[in-house]
Formats: sequence, structure tokens, C-alpha cells
Amino acid sequence: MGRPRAFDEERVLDAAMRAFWAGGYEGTSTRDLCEATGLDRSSVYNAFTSKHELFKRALARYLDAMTATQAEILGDVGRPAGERVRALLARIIDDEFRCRGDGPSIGCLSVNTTVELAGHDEEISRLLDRDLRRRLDALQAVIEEGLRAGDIVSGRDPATLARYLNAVIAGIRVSAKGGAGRADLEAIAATALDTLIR
Amino acid sequence: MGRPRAFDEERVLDAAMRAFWAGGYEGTSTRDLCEATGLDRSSVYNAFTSKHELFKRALARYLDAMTATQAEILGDVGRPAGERVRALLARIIDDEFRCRGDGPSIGCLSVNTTVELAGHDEEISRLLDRDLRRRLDALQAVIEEGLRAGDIVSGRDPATLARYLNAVIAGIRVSAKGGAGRADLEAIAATALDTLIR
DNA sequence: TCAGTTCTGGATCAATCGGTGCAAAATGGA
DNA sequence: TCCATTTTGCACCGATTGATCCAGAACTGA
Repeated sequence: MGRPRAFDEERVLDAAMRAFWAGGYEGTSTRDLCEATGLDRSSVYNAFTSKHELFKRALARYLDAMTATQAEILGDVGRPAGERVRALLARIIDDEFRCRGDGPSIGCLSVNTTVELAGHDEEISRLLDRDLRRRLDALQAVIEEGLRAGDIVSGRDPATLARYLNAVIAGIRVSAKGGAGRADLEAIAATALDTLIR
Repeated sequence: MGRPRAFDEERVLDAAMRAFWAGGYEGTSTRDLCEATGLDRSSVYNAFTSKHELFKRALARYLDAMTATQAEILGDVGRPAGERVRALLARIIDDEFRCRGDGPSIGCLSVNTTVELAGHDEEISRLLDRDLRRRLDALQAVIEEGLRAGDIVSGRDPATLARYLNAVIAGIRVSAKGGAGRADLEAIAATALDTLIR
């Protein structure tokens, strides 16, 4: 009952996500969001309550999609654990170049949001925290598997190695935003794995 | 001649720097800057032309100070090169906790600005680029020294190792913003050095 | 002491911000 | 067909944005 929506909510969320991704939270106005989604402001507010709420939805969608993709790569039981970690880094580098124009990468919405809002916005911080835990857990599981199988070798404990890899991933993404080329990023990733895989 | 300024320009720049550091460029209004510096708006505009120009000055000041401090640590000829790299990472972790309140670290203005403005703002990008080159050069010089002396060991070339360390530093800073504790950051740094120092 | 110059404080500017009010439009159920 | 309900487009809200204007204060050199 009632007038049906003229838009697909998931498409709108995707468009909003891309807008926030490119412009940041503060840097993206509600007018920008309307242009990106094709909706009018009243429709946006009717469907998503507020800019902040829309951002939460868009960020959660991004985190879910991103972490699911990464978990899929890390959970590929057909390959050795070390190779899965290597494939994850390769995928991340691909992503940095997939939707890049002529300028530097737009980076990763998770890193962008951590830098912009962690510590200022409690709700957003919670979303990021929860996602970070999931990613660390997935990394740690693969590392434990690799240590047992012997294709990952390190004197460090799995939780530390997971934290380390997560930091390297963030570092790769910041480097990409800073203008590093594909070869640079691949060299960083390869060097990072020298400690784990031999 | 003319009425003398009632403020010290360097102090004002420091205050503005801290405000931008904590709030980001978009997130810090000219009113915020006035509150942080104690100046009136007309004084700010009279002395620094515009918000953007003030940000450039504050960022340049930050980059100069930060990179000079790091170059000093890396140039300490009394210690082995590997130890200098280790000291640099220790110093960076200290910084993340030095001016942290109860919440997560405010991070690094260079990383914050790279994430927020690189690709959107050409002038700022140039400042960041120039600083990145200086930092990479300083890192590469120490690494070459360490490789010659033998206390740094790696099959990778010095430029790659410098890029790698720079990415690790960015990763540590993002991790700090994401709420990682001191022990976490130290473990990340120690793991990162496993590839270089043995 | 006064002219010339610079700086300061407060009012003010147009533009934009996030958000709302309202009437017309579009549906399903009665 | 008409009512209840929801969405849509457009005008509009007060607040805030970056920036400017201007009168007066504070200094130097003549």
C-alpha cells in the first residue's frame, strides 16, 4: 500500500557509498548525494532519515562486501595458506587500480573513514571496530593454518602476524592514495611477505 | 611601521596545525581555527590570506618538523643502521601515544591529509609528494648503509625496502587511529623488522 | 604632534549546509 | 470509485560556511 518507490534501495546505497568513498563524510554534501543517486533530498531523508544514517548504511554495506570478498579469498581451501595471503594482497592492489581515474587511487573507504572519523564518531567507530575484528580473525585463522601446514614460517604468534598484515594492507592503501604505482605496491606486498613465506 | 601584530606567527601556525590535525581540513572551520589560535577572523585572513593558504602553511610546518626529526634519528652515525630504523619506529609509536586523550590517537597529519586531500587538491598533493620523496630518500640512505655494513640483510633493493618501511609506518598510524594499543603497534613494528634485521 | 601604515574587533556578506513542510502523484484495499 | 498510505518534487527553514568591509586602535617616522 502507498506509493511505490521509484528507486532500488541497494543501487542508491551503492551510489551513496561511492560518493562518500570519493569525497569523505564531511566532504560529501547531501546535494552531492542526490546528484550521485538521482534522488531528491526528501526521498533520501524519507528513506534513510539523515545523512549520518545513510553513511552508516553505506559504510556497513562496503565493509560487508569487502570483508566477505577477502574472507572468500582467505578461505579457498584448494590452495596453501601462504598463497591465499599472497592472493589477498594481489586483490587489494588490483582494487586500488580498478576504479582509479587519471589521479591517485580513491583508496579504501574503511581506511578513509578510520582516518576521518574514528575517535570523533562513536557509532562509526563501532562499525569499524567490528569489521576490524572480523578481518583480523580471518587473517589469524589462515596464518594458524599456514603455520601448522608449514608453508608459513615465523617466530611471531598468529595474532601479531594478523595485526602486522592488516597494517601492511592499510599502508599499501595509503601509499596508493599517495600516488605510488602498481609496481611500487607489488614490491611492498612482496617484501611484507618475506617474513612469512619462504 | 604600522600597528604591530599582537600574536606570534609560529605559535599561531602551531595552534592551527593542531586544529587541522585533530579535525581534518574540511572538518575544521575558520571559527574553530580562531578559537584554537585566539585570533579574530580578520587577523587570520590578514595574516594568512585564506583557510587554504593557512592549511598549506600549517601542513608544510608539520612536514618539515616531522621529517627533520626522523632524519635526525636516521642520521645518528653513532648507531648501526638497523638500530636507527628500529629507533624511528619506536619514536613513531611514542608520538602516537604522546598527544592522545582517552580516545584513539589523532594519528599523523601527513597520513590524514593524504587520505583526505590527495587527488582532490593539487597544491597539497605537491607538498605531500615532496615530503614523501624526502622521507623515502632518508630511509633508502640508511638502508643502503645497513646493507653495506651487514646489519641489514635482504634480497630486496634499497628503494623497495624504503617504500616498504614507509608503508609500514602508515599502517602503524592507521592502526593507531583504529584503536590499536601500544603493545599491538610494537608487535607490528617488530614483525616488520624481521625481514630486515636479524 | 600628526601623517601614513598596519592590525584588530565586530558586523556583515552571499553561498551552502543539513533538514523540513506541503501539496501533488501514485499505489492497494474496500 | 474513493480512502488511506506512501513517495516525490519543490520551496523553504535556520544555522553555518569561508570571506570581506570598515571604523578605530596602535604603532613608526617626520
